Amino acid sequence: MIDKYIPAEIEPRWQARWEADRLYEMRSDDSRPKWYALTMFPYTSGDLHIGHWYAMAPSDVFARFKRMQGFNVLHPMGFDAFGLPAENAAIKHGVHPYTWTMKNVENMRRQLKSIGAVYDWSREVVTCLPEYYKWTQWFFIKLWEAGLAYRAKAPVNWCPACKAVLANEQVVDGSCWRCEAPVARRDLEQWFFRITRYADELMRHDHLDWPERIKTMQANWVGRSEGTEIAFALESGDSNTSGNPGEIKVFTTRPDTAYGVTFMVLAPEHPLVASITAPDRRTAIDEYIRQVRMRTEIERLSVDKEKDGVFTGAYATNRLNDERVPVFIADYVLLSYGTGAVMGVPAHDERDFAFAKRYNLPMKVVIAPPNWQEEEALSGAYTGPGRMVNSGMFNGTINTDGARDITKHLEAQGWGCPSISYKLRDWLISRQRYWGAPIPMIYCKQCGLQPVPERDLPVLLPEDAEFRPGGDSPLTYHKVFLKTTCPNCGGQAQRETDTMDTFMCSSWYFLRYCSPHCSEAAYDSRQVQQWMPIDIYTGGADHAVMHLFYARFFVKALRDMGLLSFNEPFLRLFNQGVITCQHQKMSKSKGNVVNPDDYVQMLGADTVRAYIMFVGPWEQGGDWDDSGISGLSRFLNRVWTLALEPYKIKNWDEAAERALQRTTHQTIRRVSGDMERLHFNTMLAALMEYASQLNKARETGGISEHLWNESVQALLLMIAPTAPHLAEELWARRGLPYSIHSQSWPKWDEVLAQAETIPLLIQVSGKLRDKLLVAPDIAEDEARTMAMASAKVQAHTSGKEIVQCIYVPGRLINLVVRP
RNA sequence: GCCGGGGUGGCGGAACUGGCAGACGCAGCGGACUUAAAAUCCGCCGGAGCAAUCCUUGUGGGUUCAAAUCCCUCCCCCGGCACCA
Repeated sequence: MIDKYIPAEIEPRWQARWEADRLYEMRSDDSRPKWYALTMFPYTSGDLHIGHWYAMAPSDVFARFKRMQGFNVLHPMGFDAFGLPAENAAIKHGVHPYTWTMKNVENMRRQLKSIGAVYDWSREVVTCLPEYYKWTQWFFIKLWEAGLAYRAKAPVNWCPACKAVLANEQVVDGSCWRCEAPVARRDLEQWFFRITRYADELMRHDHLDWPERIKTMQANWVGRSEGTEIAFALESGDSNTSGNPGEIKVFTTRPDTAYGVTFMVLAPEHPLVASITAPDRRTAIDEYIRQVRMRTEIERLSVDKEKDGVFTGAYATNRLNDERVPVFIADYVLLSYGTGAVMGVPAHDERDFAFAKRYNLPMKVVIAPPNWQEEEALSGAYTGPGRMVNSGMFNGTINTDGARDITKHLEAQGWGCPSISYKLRDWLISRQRYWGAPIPMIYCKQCGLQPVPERDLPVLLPEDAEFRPGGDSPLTYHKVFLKTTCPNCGGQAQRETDTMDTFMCSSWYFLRYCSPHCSEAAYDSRQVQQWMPIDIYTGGADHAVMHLFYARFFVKALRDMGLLSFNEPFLRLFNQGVITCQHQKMSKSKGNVVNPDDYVQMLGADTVRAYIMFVGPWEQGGDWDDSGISGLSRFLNRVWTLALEPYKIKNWDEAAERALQRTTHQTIRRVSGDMERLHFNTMLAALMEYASQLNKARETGGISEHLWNESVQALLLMIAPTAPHLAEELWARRGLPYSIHSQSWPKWDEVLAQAETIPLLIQVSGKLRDKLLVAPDIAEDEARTMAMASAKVQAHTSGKEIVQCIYVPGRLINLVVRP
């Protein structure tokens, strides 16, 4: 009588043993090929929910698979620990953000350990610790020295709830990505990173094995478009302004419509607005600007909103045809895109059409729509192709050629030039909050902006800050923190009080894992050389633009400083799907968070790991439903019995012996292939089938003891990545050498995996009528003869003429009859 | 509106390059074991029909000897982008 499978007894025991033996710690003198398997590290929110398991367990299975395949696998874990929730907890419950965060780290570390993963905890990284953020600050200074960090006054996204500015990427549908409060605009002096310098490189993903979806999203985010910059001569509306009022530059992707301009529009924030506004228009203009500034992003971005604007009183001249057109301001024109000014061509642009309709501006057709009878009024903007009309010397040209020709003409006259615009904006990294890495800069009245010298890093967060609701960052009130001396002249100076966007911390953590305790540098170059780039990076698709984009920018910037020697950090990217609860995103506020601890307690980590992977394709995610988990619990119990109950041979049978051997090799082939493609659900289905085959073989007792043992061992090896504790326990109980996780992944033999007979499908006119067991390499003639001999086939062919015979070797024969 | 992914039994899903639709599991039904229950094991399990057979992969059409798979139309769901000139 064998004892029962009790995961709660087995799992902690093996976890303790693995830790004591340092089974998963990496050694740099290891001669095996390296494999860096990275899972996105969790934010320290407090508890691990089932979604975390869904991210962590399958990636651990894959890392274990790679280990068994002979790779030296680095699969580290850490915590993204700076950020607003910690500070909110401080304000709400009076607990220090550090205390709150580290308590969460401790709890989450315990939960993560219960997964039974191969994480090397000696490499753990926590981004809010000075030993880590010292180097985040160091990177800031490096970027500043390289001219990639700058301070600028600009209209920024302000979240009134978080009381901090947001990067463009953090504004989702006009709302804050974290708290969903509507975002407002503010003019503030802030720190930016020049990510736009890398726009072209960031939209390319050469040689990267990434989901098409993510590559497209990133390319769209960069939003490169090629067009033409055209300068219009300006005639000031203010007659008091003396001298040359200058020109307005616009960016357009449709230079072919340049003869159709009937008005111009500037963004309300455009610097020219103040100087061109006519005195009698000033009040109206100021009022409009005031209104626009009060609008939230949501209102401003609303497509349904009528396009409103105000006439400035100024006129501009289209140099191509010397036509004089009025200049407006309107908030459908964005300061941040192109030149912040557009030419209005109502006949050929939908937005301009709507604007012209509203303000009764003239329209001029310059691209002939199909069947156009020279009528002036169109029912809507015509944006399709056509021949150019009303366009002077370009009349009759196809508009696509005209775009090129007009640009050449403008360039020759000095009125314009080809130009490229991007949607991508520079990365705003300042945050007016406490719980982040302080920006290591000093303001000196004498010497100006000074970086904190490297020897003075880290700039520590003061522990005794006060957390008050509604206020600015506690750092701005902290006199001791604020006051410092200038590193250049030694005089009195002030510290920068902004902290960095937490995405800054997560942009380089994968480098820190390579040498987590390096104290003289952010990382040991030799170690980074050895491990980077990352072979597979797994995590949620919600980081498609923010984190992945910033991390790529970081790597490219460091490369250009000579600090790294590769172009891309993540060679293969895989996004697991989202686990929902009652078809809603899990969140603490909704109270629908599924905690895995109870399942682990009752059924064991191995069962939870297996179930998570079995429910469907990993990339698909799904709604959490525990009704099927018993199936996996049963399966692991079957494996337990299978491995421990002694085998007794009854009557040896050569055919049975060969059949099981064949099944074993076929299963190894299937499981290995599924593993490589991360198809864990079908991988487990294959193992279940194999286990039931083994059960049948035991019942029959027709195979040798040797083959039985070999087959059971193959099963244990193949299930080891999925159910590491169970496999280790059974491996030990069968008297095999510790540890199963140091064994090689089983190999299959194509010859042994080959089927002796295959079912040949017999079709008549494409419909299945019979199946015959034949040798896989049966010749067509023979197959046809056998097919014709089948009674079931004859029932459908008798009296009919066979007009065609299609033979697919090893699969089917199809006899096509004339009806 | 644009881009991407998807729609298969009561449910989660499988089907590799166009070649047996429904693997594997859940739920359900029947049986064995048991005084009984749980657990375990075995069998059945898309629909219609006594049967041969026919129907069935969101809808309608097409290509093909053969379509869940390829092409076109429409409907629905999920994700992303959305005044980007």
